[in-house]
Amino acid sequence: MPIYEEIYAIARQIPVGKVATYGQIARMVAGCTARMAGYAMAALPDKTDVPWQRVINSQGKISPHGFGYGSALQRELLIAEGIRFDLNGRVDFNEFGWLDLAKYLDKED
DNA sequence: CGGCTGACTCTGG
DNA sequence: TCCAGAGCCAGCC
Repeated sequence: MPIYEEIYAIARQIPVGKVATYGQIARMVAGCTARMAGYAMAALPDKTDVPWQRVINSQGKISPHGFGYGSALQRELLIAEGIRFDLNGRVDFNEFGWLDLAKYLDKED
């Protein structure tokens, strides 16, 4: 199975109302890098069963892929799923992150 | 087989 | 916090 297929498989596991980063997906797929994850998403066809909109960058923001339509659409889709953006256009991983990114930084719980 | 492309991430200032 | 530069690898001519 090609690397990108594995990336899509991971992306399909992201539940509604949650988001994951390219880096997180890359860490789940052996031999995958953050770029590959992004490139794999970029290679997705117009019609796909992969929730690509739930995949964003490590900054919790949507990458400016395309002329802007893609990112705008992605934001709309995420908001429709219940995900909220702050005034800086960023998502709070502590609340909408698929995996608890905070546990990697500091496990205080 | 060689070269170009791409929705990223990290580090330093 | 924002900007610039380097590293990386699969896919498609």
